[in-house]
Amino acid sequence: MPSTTTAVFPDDGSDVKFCSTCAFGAVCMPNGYDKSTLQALHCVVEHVGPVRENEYLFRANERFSAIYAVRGGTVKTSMVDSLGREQVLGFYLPGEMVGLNAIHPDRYPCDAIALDSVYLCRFSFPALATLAARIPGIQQQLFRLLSKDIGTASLLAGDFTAEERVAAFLVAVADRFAARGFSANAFRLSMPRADIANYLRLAAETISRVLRRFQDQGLIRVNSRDVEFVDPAALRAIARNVLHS
Amino acid sequence: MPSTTTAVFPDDGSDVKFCSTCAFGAVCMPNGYDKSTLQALHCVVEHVGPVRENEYLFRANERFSAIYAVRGGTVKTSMVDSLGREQVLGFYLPGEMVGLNAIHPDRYPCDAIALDSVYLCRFSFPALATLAARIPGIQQQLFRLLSKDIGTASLLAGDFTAEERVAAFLVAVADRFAARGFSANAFRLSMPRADIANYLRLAAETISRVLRRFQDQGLIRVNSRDVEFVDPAALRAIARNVLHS
DNA sequence: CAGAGCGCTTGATCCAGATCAGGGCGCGAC
DNA sequence: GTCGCGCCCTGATCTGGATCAAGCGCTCTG
Repeated sequence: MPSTTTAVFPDDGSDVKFCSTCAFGAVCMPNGYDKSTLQALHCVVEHVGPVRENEYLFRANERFSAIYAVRGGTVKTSMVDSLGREQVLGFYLPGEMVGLNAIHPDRYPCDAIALDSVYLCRFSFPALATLAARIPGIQQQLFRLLSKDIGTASLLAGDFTAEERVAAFLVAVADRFAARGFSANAFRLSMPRADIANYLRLAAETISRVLRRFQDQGLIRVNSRDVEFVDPAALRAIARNVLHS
Repeated sequence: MPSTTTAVFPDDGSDVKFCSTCAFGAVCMPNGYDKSTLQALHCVVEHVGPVRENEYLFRANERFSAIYAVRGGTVKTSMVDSLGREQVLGFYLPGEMVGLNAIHPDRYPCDAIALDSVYLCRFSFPALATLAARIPGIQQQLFRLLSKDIGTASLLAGDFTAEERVAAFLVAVADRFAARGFSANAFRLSMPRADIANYLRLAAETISRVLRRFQDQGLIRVNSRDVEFVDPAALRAIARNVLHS
């Protein structure tokens, strides 16, 4: 059969559309950069995918070599502790960057797993760092992405109630979809309840119960993985403490 | 009176001693760099302090301008939520770098408060970034510090028991002291129980109880803020899941 | 079609740690 | 000295969410 990649992401027009919303878009897009700069940048980028559901993008302890921007699909990162228990660290939606936490130990500290069919841009990190030294915009963007992740990581570190956590999760996902041009009030979760629960450090049963409570209170409508916001303001009010404060 | 700074930190010899253990030491120290590079670096550094107990180094929402390496004393960072409740984000000991999480929003997202008399090196960030573009070692060190903080931030995010958290906290503090050349098995905590509790998302009472339990089990000896490890291996075993896994 | 298996929900019980309440100690001010 | 006030400890009770235990509805397979 013909390349699935081509079918889902026609190579030219759609790339531009994706890049304009990507975490790295500001530097990849031809915004006043001269031709040689752009060519240099394109040399460090490589399109990869599809990575299929449950396949690994990279595994914990592998040598760090590249960071990845998600073009389509969803990636989950997680660590497995001393024996067996998984800890979900994050979910990455289209436009977001995976692998930044690997720079320091110089090895990936976690697994990255596809939750559905995933397409990515792969940035060779050594090459990117070299380029960053030449092109201030790239260095700056890297600093910003890294710094942003420090903030994100401390979000779920607070001691919040189950309702605050779940509300914050829903609002954050909605906002991230919205930032990429999708509807902010209706979306489909690409991960199972168990992964959400693990990420929020709650039991899967608690996720069910909280979602049901939110629905009973008229805040949202849920149908398995489809979520629709009925009273976004109220939901945001609950999430407020977690998300910014 | 003569400068207190000079009294506590005689300017020349002791600086070198400090710098060799500082987060930025690798680039500040004259390790094969040529003279002009070092001079450029010294231009972006400024010694500040003493900042006295309970004084602010910077406050949430102030414009981001610099990162700080702690030379002496302890700094606590914390956020205050919608109304009133403090959330402690971290403690910074000598040799560690404060303020990295401010690059992205371009404002400090938290307060930084001195827990005792604090002395620091202030690095103007715009100047440092410019320099980083010229000197690969500096850029690389910044990337590593940033990436490391992402990992640190996700540590206390896991769902761990009170004992695991407290053990991990003690071990982490001991290791950080040890890395700067102090004893790894006996140290004095510079923060009150309430701050530790807040940082670990526990109640202050729980900290007391866990410390007492550890002491009863012969793992440590505690006398108010002085801590001594009696059975470091056992303590590390408890901390293991939190610290690396 | 039946059956298996997985993901999700719902109800019943349990428990780690929060909260409430009180008391002691150490230190600075007067 | 002693008063007051932080900070720390300890005991008693309460509670949010975990855990245990079904049951339900899919989709996939044979």
